[in-house]
Amino acid sequence: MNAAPEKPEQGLPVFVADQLKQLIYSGELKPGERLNEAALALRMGTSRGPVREAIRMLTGLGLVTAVLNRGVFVRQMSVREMLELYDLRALVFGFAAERATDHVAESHKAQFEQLLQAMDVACETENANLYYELNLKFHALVLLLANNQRAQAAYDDIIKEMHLFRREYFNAPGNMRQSNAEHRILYEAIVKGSKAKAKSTAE
Amino acid sequence: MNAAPEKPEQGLPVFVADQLKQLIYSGELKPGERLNEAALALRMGTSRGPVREAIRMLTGLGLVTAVLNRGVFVRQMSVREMLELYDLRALVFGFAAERATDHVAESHKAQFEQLLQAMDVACETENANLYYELNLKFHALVLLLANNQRAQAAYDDIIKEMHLFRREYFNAPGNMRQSNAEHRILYEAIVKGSKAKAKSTAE
DNA sequence: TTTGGCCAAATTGTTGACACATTCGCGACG
DNA sequence: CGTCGCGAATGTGTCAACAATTTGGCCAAA
Repeated sequence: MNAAPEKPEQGLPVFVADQLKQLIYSGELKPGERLNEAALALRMGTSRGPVREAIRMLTGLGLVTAVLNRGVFVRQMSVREMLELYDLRALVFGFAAERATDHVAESHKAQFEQLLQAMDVACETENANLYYELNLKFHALVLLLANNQRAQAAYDDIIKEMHLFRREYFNAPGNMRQSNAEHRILYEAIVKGSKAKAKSTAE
Repeated sequence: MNAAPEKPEQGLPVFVADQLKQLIYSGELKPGERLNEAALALRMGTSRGPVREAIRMLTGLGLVTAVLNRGVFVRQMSVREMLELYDLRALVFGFAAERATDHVAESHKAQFEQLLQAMDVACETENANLYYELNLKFHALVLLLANNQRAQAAYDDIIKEMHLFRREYFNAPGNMRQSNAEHRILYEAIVKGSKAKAKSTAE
């Protein structure tokens, strides 16, 4: 009777939370819309308890906002908030790129080369979705090399919040070529160990 | 029958969450210790529902970690994680200080002067607790002037996580004098509008 | 004495029902 | 015709009981 009957391996609340994230990111739940606990519980095949716990998690992630005795609403982000997020992302990514210069090894170089090459292909075939995925992996790799898990967590949080906005406004029309070129420049800076260059490029 | 019977003005779960934060920060709940839902519910004068929701919030804040079917435990931070937090705090605060140069007004200058003066006093009277409080306000003011609410939220998160560690290891023996001098330097840099100086000093 | 498994106690996960607040519709009154 | 107020309906907040899993102790066997 569940939408996806099985995933007790981490608890119902987190399962519900994942489903809700999907619903929000996919746009099925639009910004400003209210979440009905009973309806969601029915849809997920659980009772309201796990749904409420899942919602608390999402509020912690900043995906929804709760109002006492009135329910929770999908967060709608203002342009200002989005700009703030962009600033923060640039800050953290710049930090990560700078630190990454200290921890890059041969195996990582190979990964970078592979990613960049795949992105070249995605660029030429105009495959925006694939490029977006690879782009995420590229950034994730840089964050990994930064050797700071907390920074990585912070970056992930920022990205998740930004997802909200992307759906709402525009979907990254994608001047993939320029982006791709910058990625290569950043990579070169990282392997050469020039921190300042890496940092400024990343930002 | 409650430890503090009344605060319906924001809901029981957030009330319980606040109480739990107090318990953790005060050290009554030590790192690694397990939280018993039933016992906490009894202590807070509620049932387990609100307690569970409160716990979900704390996990989102990184104060506790949950293990399926085994309970939640007060997070114990490793030295490495603490160092990562210090790096991040420096990053965000440097960012904030740089931005603050653009939004500082006369009224803010007065606040700064007042804070610095009070900190001087706290310094000379060796009042570490007071100095610590003022120090927090000083940083909060800089973050406010940075004009980036998201950055402020991120900074608050970092500070809260760091609280956990301070209790555990050492309690900031406090070379208050040097700290105080640096605050003054930072303030001067901010009012003079020298971004680079402000940023480097803050970091 | 140590090891292995089994039973009981404690604790978490989940549920359905109840209490309370808010919202909406409808009718009376100005 | 607009507005104010008064239920009814919807939905959130909370609770107590039930189910399932883990933990600890106990006893027997090697």
